[in-house]
Amino acid sequence: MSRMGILERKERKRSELREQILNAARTILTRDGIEALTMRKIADAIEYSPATIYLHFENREAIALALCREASAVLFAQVGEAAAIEDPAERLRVVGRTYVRYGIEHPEEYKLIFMTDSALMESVFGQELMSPDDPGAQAFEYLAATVVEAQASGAIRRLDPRLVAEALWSAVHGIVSLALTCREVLTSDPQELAAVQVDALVRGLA
Amino acid sequence: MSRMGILERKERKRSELREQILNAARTILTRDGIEALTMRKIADAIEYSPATIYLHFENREAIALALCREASAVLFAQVGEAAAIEDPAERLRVVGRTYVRYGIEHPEEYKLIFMTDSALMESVFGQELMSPDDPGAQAFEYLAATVVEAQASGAIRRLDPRLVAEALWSAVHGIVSLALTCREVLTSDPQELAAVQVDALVRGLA
DNA sequence: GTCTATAAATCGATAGAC
DNA sequence: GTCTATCGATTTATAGAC
Repeated sequence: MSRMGILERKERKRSELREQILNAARTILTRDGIEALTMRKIADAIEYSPATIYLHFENREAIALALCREASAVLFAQVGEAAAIEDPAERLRVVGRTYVRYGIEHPEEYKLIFMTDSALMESVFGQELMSPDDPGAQAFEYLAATVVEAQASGAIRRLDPRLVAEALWSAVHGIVSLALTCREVLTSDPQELAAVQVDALVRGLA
Repeated sequence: MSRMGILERKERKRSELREQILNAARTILTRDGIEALTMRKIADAIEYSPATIYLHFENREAIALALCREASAVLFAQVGEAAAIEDPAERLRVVGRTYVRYGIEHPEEYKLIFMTDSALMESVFGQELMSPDDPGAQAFEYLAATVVEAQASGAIRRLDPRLVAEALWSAVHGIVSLALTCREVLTSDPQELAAVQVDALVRGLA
């Protein structure tokens, strides 16, 4: 057996434990939220001691950051599926509804990405915030580009595309955010709300 | 000096300390946020021991609740000033801009009311959530009533008024919420955003 | 009413044995 | 690599002296 082979096996085993840690952390996150994610609980779940976790992650924040990147990748992938739609105005509407659906279906992940103090958001938008090659910034640019398309097609009035994109984003974020923190107060179905709100916004921006 | 007078003086002194506690708590809240509001810090600020505070408030939650009620009363009062505007559609626009301004100018209070887990929101909307005599529920009814007026005037299409009211509310909440948690990512001016968004919504709901 | 002192429960992180 | 043991810091809340 080659020296390489042995090293590879060790490396494989090492990253397997890393994956176990992330799996356990993900389970805790989706069930109980980021506040409940403690090193002790992760350790219990993987049946190792807390100290072992520190061999794979620098600290608790690093784990949260990894989960945050994962979750935002899923969100952006789902929203990105709307790219197949030709009509840019219709694409905006579908993006809005898809975004809200993700938030409702993944409440704790959504809170982690967008409703936790901004240290974590940097992991999605880049440390130089909105640095062009980070996924969050790319997703936003994709939205802004769709707005530009919609303006070219005459569906939307010619305002600053970033302003329009932020108006759309913040509107759907508001639905998810309110639905997640005060579900009892926001009585309407979030999906229906999203449909009404985004339709009205797109029409009103014409 | 009457027996009553002595009791009144004692009661006055008692409620003075209660006010001092609330004042100190309010200062800490607006400066450092609800998470930084600890019994020890309040005690330091009023130059009493932590134990003394428990003679005036059952626990930390009771203080947060009092601050939350105060803050929401201010918000609803400011939003309520728009009642003077006759045109209901214009009133909706002004309410939206006023709401966003409050949130931007009182970030920690806003977070306390609407972005903290819902235990506190019950203090604004009633324990039987949305019970009709609580200020938050009244404020929402006022918004819904304005929507009905706007529908009667022909400015807004006849959808369920609660649905429309929630669409408007969640949109402006989204602006405030994003501005407070990721100011660096939401680059536009929140006020400008509010103007564009609410105008478009009201127009699109016609 | 007010204090001191402290209980009791967390937590993140690390030193050092094996 | 892994564990035990523990440090050190934080919090809310209370018991009991004065």
